[in-house]
Amino acid sequence: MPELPEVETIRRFLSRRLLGHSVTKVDVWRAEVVGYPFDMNDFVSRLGGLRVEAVKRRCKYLILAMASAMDLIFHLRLTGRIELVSWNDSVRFGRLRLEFSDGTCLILVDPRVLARVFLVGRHCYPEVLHGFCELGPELLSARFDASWLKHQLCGRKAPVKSLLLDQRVCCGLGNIYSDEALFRAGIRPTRPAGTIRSVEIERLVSSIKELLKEAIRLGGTTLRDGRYLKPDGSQGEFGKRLVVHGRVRTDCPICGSSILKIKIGGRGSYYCSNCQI
DNA sequence: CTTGTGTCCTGTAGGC
DNA sequence: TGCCTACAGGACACAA
Repeated sequence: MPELPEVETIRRFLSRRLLGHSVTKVDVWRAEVVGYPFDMNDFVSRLGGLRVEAVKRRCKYLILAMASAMDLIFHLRLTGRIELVSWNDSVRFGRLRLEFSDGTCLILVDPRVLARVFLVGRHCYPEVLHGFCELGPELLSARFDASWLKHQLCGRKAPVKSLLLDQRVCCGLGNIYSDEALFRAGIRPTRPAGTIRSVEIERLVSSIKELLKEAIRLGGTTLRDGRYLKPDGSQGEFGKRLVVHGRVRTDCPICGSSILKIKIGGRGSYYCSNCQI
């Protein structure tokens, strides 16, 4: 569910609350969410007692850098959420709970049980997290620029949206922000990637960066169903700023045409057929 | 290598 | 109201 702005919002939140505290108790309510170590008991025993030294993000991965050079890595996939509570609330769809030395409880909530948690040595990522090492540059870093994106799109026939969703290309974009970025850049999501001109690619890169900065500033996007919430249960405010995503049959704010919905690579995709060429 | 499709899992919205 | 289907902020394995 969460894309880059949501994970970044969660990261900032956890950084304020967890830094310096140690894990005092681990409860795994659904063993499937533990991606590594394969033996769930190893996961629990190795994690116990470790102190949080930093809270980082790479792409959509949330990383608690723990003592002993161990990283606890969360990937929330479609419906995962992190909740911080001060005591042992019973939480619907709670899959995993960490209790910290100050009494704070971190709960991984995930109705669909698609989220995963990995506990890995800081230098053992490739063996455990296969996609991790191939992730593209961070979208808000200088390394993500027009010349790099051009190189990725060049010669490709797949719809540009499919490539924006490819984490090796635009790591951190998901279905919401790729629709919105393409709208801002005036590019139709179905365009074969290789046909996008340089000037459009430049527009796309700056659209992506501005969009993500805005969304982070507003704490991410809580859609109507409220599946994404900040760790304190409050909503992200960027949903109000969505122009195309999820807004089929509403009016385009630029030209007034009706927003269309189609499927690209199995994902619902929204665009304005007048503004996006 | 590239592109498209199915799969994981469960809840919910919308059609009839 | 009550069933049934389609769909959902993601990422992988696999087939063509």
